[in-house]
Amino acid sequence: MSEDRTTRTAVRTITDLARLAGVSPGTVSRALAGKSLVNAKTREKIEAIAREHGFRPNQMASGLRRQKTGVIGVAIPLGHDVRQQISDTFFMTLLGHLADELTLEGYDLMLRRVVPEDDADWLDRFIGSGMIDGVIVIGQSDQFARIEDVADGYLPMVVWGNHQQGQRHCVVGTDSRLGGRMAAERLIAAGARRIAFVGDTTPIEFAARFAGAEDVAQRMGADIVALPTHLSPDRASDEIARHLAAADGRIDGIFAATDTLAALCLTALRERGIAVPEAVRLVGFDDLPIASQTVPPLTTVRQDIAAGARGMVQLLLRRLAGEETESLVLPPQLVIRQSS
Amino acid sequence: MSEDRTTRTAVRTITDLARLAGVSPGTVSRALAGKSLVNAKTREKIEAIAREHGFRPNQMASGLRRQKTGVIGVAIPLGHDVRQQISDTFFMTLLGHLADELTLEGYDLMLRRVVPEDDADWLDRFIGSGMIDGVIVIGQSDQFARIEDVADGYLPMVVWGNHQQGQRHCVVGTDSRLGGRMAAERLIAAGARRIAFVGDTTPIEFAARFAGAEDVAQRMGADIVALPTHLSPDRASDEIARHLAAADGRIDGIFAATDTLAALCLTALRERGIAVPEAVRLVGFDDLPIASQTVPPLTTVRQDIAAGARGMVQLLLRRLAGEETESLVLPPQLVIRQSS
DNA sequence: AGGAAAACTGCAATCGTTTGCAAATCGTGT
DNA sequence: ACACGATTTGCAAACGATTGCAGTTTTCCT
Repeated sequence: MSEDRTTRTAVRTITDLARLAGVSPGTVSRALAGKSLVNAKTREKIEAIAREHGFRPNQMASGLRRQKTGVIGVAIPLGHDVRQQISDTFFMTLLGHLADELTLEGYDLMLRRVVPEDDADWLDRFIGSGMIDGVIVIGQSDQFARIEDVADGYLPMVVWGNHQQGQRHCVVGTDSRLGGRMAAERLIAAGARRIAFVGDTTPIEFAARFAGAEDVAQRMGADIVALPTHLSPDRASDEIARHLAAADGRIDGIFAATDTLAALCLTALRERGIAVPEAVRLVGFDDLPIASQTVPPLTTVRQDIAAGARGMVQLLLRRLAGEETESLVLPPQLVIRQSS
Repeated sequence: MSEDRTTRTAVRTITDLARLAGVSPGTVSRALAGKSLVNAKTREKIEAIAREHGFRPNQMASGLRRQKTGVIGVAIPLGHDVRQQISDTFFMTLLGHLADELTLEGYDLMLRRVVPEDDADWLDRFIGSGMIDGVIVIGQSDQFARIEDVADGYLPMVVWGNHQQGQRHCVVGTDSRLGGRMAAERLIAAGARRIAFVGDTTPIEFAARFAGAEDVAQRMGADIVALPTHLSPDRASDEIARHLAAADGRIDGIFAATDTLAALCLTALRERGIAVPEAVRLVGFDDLPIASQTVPPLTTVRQDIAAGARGMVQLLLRRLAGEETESLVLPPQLVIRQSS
């Protein structure tokens, strides 16, 4: 046991191991890397010693030499709502799936939360660090322009977010505008004529959701207004309450930018004694777990998060291989429950 | 613009930059590292060139030479409920706060999701990779023994989870047993006499929550049973429904291991037409955002996630500095709402 | 002006692994 | 016994940044 420990600590480098095995470091490297050039018996012996001593080649050294690290960077740019987004259920779920997919492909994940306002060249810094082979950006926030800039000179990058005509960076995301249309159509079909959009329209994907809803409202002759609301639950609660008070009775449908916001709307509506869906119809977005657990359960526009994560990783892999891939736009899906 | 780009690509290494600045690589290194030994004018010139070309020293090379990487590994061991935990709200929130705290301290975060069953020495592998300066393990899952083993020979590790008498690894976590006691006390104070614990008692922290509740039940002469339930929402729903059906009317209080489970209980109870808190009192655990949004809002045992994250990072920093720190046990807090 | 101390800078080795190239070993057919 | 491919191995130069040590320049004092 104790001699096991002493011998164990002795083998720290490939050279130590080589000495033990009576071969050169090069051979050890080749054996451990599974190259075909090394004799079967030699390889076995080396592997045995490696196993016995729990030896792992140093990834830093390996990465330096091979000029690739086996690490993918995942950046979460936080806009104004700093505190919020990192714990935003949607992004976190996406992150979880990304971790799964990347692990599956043999990559590690380096997570970086960035505040673009404090740190103008967050993206260049991340990429230029030499620590990552490629980067996934979760959410464009208000950084569209900067991402476009970088995309011109750096291939292995995939972004979660909204697709715009003619953009140059590779993006994966739900068709927000279509989703917005679906939401508005449902609200109107359920009898709404005076619709409020609850959410922040600054981030590009939310703007698209609103725009989609506007399309439909205009076409079907319904009213729609945006009620600017932050995404962080603590601030949103008050804002929603204020919105409802201000709009007092003049609203018969709400399209919430997010299920989280929709749930808060539900609470606020209940507090004011407004019946859902009878007096006000409500549609959310995302289909987070919470959507099915509210009272009444939320009608919402579903985003397929798992498919999104898989898509991002697959596209990134192809870009790592040098291919210039197209963007991937996923179809949203209306999930009808009882809030409208 | 285009010459900007060509010159930009020219400066990839510290040596390139040195050539441009007319000094030696060593000087550039010192200047960029902010050492005092370099002349003010020289430093300025070097910094100017670096800024102009967007140069960043390669972290891999730096890490190799300095034998430290500036990266902290965060491992999330997934037990039987593989699919669940990575998107578990509690862990994800903790992860978010960890990212914040680590960023604040100048560290990057490498996230690794591990399935201990498939990969026996996940922890050694992570540590031995040479990519991380220290490791934070989120949740002990069923890996207590393995973590103890590693802790003997590796200082910079902090684990989120339950503290046990005499354990050797540094852990940060809420006093689950105390939390369990609080929950049971509240249930009994609210009139419950036949309590059910909904959750999986295999993971050590849940076992402690149950044990705490048992303490109180026994002392106060109430009944308590554990109803084994998986944590993933899809499986849990059915299981809870089945539990309720089986227990039909013989239960007047539920202690859910998690707010997520509590919310599901609420839904299931409503479906069976059981009034909360009148017929059945309900207490959750964690105080996740969802707790305040259910109908009725959940009485729950609050864990201070932000404090936990901060504590873990601070302890890890001290351990990185060579100090053998104690564990940190945080006090839970009963938040009384309307479900009991 | 001369000289010693102080302030900078350059040299070259080093971190641990990979890999092109050359050398060594093996097997086999004559 | 020898030659000739085919396999295996070893050698040594990278990868890019850091740092102890030694050398150079500057500063300052008499």
